[in-house]
Amino acid sequence: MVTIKDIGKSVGVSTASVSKVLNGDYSGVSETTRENILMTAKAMKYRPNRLARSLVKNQSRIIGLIVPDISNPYYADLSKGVEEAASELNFNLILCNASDSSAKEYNYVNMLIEYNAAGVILTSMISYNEKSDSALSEYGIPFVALDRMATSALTSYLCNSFQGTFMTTSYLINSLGHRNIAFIGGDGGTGLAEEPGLRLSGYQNALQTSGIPLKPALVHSGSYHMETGYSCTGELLNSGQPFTAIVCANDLIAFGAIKALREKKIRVPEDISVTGYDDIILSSFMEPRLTTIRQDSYSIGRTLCQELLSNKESSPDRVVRYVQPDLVIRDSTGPAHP
Amino acid sequence: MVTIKDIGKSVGVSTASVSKVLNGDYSGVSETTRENILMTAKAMKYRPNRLARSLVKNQSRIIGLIVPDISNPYYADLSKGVEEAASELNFNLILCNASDSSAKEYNYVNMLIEYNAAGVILTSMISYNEKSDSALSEYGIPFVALDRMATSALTSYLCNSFQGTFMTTSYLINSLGHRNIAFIGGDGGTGLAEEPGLRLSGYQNALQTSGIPLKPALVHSGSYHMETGYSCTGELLNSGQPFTAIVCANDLIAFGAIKALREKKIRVPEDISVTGYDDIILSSFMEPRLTTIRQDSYSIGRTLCQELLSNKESSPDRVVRYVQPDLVIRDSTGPAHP
DNA sequence: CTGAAAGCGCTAACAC
DNA sequence: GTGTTAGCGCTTTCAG
Repeated sequence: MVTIKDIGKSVGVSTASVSKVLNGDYSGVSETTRENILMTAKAMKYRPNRLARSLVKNQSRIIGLIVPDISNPYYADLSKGVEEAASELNFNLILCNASDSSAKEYNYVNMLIEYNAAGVILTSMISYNEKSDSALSEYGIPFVALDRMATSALTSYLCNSFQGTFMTTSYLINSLGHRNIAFIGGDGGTGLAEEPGLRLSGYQNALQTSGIPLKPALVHSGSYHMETGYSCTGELLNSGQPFTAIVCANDLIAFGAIKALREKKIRVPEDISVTGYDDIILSSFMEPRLTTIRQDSYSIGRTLCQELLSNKESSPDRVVRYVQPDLVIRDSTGPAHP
Repeated sequence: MVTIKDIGKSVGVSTASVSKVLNGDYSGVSETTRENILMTAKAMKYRPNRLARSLVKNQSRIIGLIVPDISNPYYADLSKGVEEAASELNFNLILCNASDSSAKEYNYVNMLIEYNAAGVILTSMISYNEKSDSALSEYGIPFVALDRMATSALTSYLCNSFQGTFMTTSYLINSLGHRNIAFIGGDGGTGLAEEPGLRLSGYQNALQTSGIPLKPALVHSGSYHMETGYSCTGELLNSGQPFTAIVCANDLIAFGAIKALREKKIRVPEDISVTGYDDIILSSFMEPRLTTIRQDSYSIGRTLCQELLSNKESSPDRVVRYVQPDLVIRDSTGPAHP
């Protein structure tokens, strides 16, 4: 490994001059030595050691993004947005996949603390882990949060999930005349589903608003994966409960639901309507094209990252932003039949 | 930030003892001081500084994974496998999304070098960048490669793409009687498509083997995204060239192709058969379920990572492994009609 | 059993 | 203009 000391020796100057020049600070350095340093640095194939640099400056160019599941296209796109914004601002992203485990999330938070990360982006987890938030703020690492109740975050983005499912459910009721509407959630059995602002509540509220009684038997849940949609739909069908529509907590679940329906020769949307949530790209490529709630995760990722990296010291006040959901009506929903 | 010096001061011992104890080396440390150190470290909420540690030990626990496009489920799953294997072995993954740009890939390689990464995993890019490989080996960073002609990699995994498309194309010809078969590639116009071992060649070879003349007009290409499948299928249809099947270079392209077909009311597989490549999970949830080539990217990711982290110094000889593709026959392919 | 000291590669005053 | 120096937080001989 070639260091600035080596370069200094080779050129015949001190490490101080080398360091300066190599950092683009040419003030107080003669043109010739500057040239010399630059040349030999290149010739010796010098690479700065970021570990050393970060250590002495007590700040790294690393930011962390923790997502619950990178194989969910929603998070993959989000990551893409974050990564692009970060690299534009000359930061390096450590993408951490918590695999739906809040313990793993916490581990990553600790790792990031130990790397003296310049900032981190925390996203929603099925089971919310307050320890992550407090560790971060305890060690003074700025962070922004997406869809989690992080009181100490610099900025929290809340994709108004409540409103999203409220919109789809209301559309199903008011525009299409459905009354027996099932729901398949992704945060099964964690109790979190009861929190206001979450997807189940939007569905429940829409029903209540229209004076439709809640039927617990029509609410199933699991994780945010296709398998959940597939198996819960099976259960729903077997239960004998009548229903003409399914509101799913995300697009992946909706895909699973549609697959289950199709296998039973039940047509979508003629027999049963299905709605998703997220509007991942695939949803417009599916057959039928999915009616869903659009959240542009790529842009959200970009914004989140920019917010994190700009805010830095400046504003000490916490900000909460709401991302308004859009209802995208496509072919997986149709009028209820009698 | 609390350091080992602080702990030492507080306990009344030197940093040397603190360091030792905190690293689990209890030899030659009295039980009481050990306890003391452990207690106060916890009380003071001490966190080791990994930057400093890596600096002095001249080795980090960071490994890098560079993928062309994280929003491609194939790579998302691969990442998941890599991440899991890495964290089991106590390494931290920096996931780098090169966004299909070999320049960006090279930037990441440099970053990883500068972080003194313990190893990196390089995956196939549309435009192969030899500079990345040579930089890595020049700076002595071990790396493994997936689907790229990396001569200096510790281990190269080659998913035999040639054989994959050879299999699908042959299946179309021999089992289903197709003769006018189109191909939509993902590495358009880079010249790389001509390389033996790549997907186009498998298709071409299968045709030749069966004595079917190649029709350049039936070969289109773009990137490995749905849009490519969609637009190329449009062109194919408009060209007036007759064809009864499309071999796509990956599943995403196949999804796009199917969408284009469907919009023109062309049935799959009754009118035209479509094959994919990768067998991403969604492919079995689509309608029709895709006939494709299975490559378990999650497992490949795990293996790649384990190989990288175990090999370390041990074996100086380069290894090339072939991952044999499996043909998965589902519903998007059917017999050719006259 | 414990501590002093050197040094990883780099930056940032502050002298000269 | 350029060099000297101290030190970031940690690990690791080597004495005591």
